Amino acid sequence: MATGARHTDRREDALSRERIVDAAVELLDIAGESGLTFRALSAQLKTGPGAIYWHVANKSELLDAATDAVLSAATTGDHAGSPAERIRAVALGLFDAIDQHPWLAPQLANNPWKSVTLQLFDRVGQQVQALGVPSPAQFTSASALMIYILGAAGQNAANAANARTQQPDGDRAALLETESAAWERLDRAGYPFLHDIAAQFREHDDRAQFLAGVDLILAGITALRPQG
Amino acid sequence: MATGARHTDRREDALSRERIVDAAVELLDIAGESGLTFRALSAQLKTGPGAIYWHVANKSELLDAATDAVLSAATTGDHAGSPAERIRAVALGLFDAIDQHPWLAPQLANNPWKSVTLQLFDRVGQQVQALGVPSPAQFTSASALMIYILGAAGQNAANAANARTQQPDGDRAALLETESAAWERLDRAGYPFLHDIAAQFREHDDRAQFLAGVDLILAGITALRPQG
DNA sequence: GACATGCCTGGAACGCCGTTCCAAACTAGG
DNA sequence: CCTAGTTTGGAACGGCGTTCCAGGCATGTC
Repeated sequence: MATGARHTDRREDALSRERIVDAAVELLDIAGESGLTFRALSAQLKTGPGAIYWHVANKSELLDAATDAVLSAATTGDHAGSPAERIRAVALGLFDAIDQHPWLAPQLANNPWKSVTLQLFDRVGQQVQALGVPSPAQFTSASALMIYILGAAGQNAANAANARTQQPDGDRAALLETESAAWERLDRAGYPFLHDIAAQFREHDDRAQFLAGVDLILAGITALRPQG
Repeated sequence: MATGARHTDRREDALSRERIVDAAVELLDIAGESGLTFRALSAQLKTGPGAIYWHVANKSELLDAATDAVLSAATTGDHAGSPAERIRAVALGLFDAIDQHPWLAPQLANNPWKSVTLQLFDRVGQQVQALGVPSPAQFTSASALMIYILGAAGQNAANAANARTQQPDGDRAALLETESAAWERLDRAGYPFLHDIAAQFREHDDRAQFLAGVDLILAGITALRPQG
């Protein structure tokens, strides 16, 4: 059997697409998006760049595979509760996944309409339908939810990444304090709103804030629905 | 006067931060994010990379300057109409700017809390206050709007970029047709929602869709407001 | 005019990246 | 054992951001 069933009894430390993707995820989690390098990957797998290219076409495909691996593990959620609760569950699942793996955010934002994204979009859309939204408004509602969810998770990931580069200790409270103080120092005429909410910002919780935004959109969907 | 007032009577073709930033914007518009290179910039300005580094610290600073230049020109909008109308105006201004300069999207998404973003956030927040939203909910409402606006513009830019790489002719209709047909080909059990809205998706207008999402959030803000 | 002083230029070079190439090592079938 | 095919991994290519530095050039002083 020349081609066909490979990898049957090969040596123990043989490379495989799976081992490569796992190592890639590990590198991404540790060192961020710029930490995934074919050379670093080679070093970790104790091989050369050429060997990796035998199993993976290029870096883009590797990133896609890493995204699929992480997200398919994270989005196998439960399917219970009201439509609104299920939408919150999907949203929180994605939010937490991106929180744990910040490199996911640009990956999802830059490739809408990839398989994983479509699955999530469909799950959200199903619940929008279950909410009783009339057909013409379903696309708008589901899109708005999806855009908000991906956008919020993305900005959160960007904040986390920036925080990590500025303060390696990961002291989120200190960063909030710094930014909030900066807002209060802005001139009141030019930035009246930031002045007013600086205190709120200092004490806000990202996850709760995210959920509140989801609820805001859900409220809008319900409000614009006929016979609410 | 050695230091101090420079560039008084230097030669005609002298470099300057402004000329560099203008050339950078031009390159970004023509060739996208990956088209901005210190070598390409050198060639266009008929100089070497080293000369550019005298006026600009690094690529990140150059991108920031390009973002500021384009956005400050695009967001000097009018200040008339109801709060909701003004929010729509700010949103559309940003949407159109990103539509014209797709490289803006990742730039804004990855650097929240930069000066330009703060200005926009404040403008949105002022109108949220004008809508009569009580103080504790103002931050949530303005954040949700901002996240949606940046997220939608970003995904739109990503779509545009993908379309450009896949079909250089920029035939948006063909791309919509392709994607919509792909949705209809998906199995109905796994993707019931995508199946249902494939036709809507084929005919949707990005800009109108974007505005509908803004209105959805505005409706939610109004609905959750006491004594609406 | 000549000269010294520092701003400004631009080409060469460094280390890193993604990617390609290919000789060698290894496995399996005859 | 030999041969054919799969898999490996190190070397090399072009391009990137960035640094370095020898020199050009406008200016202030005689």
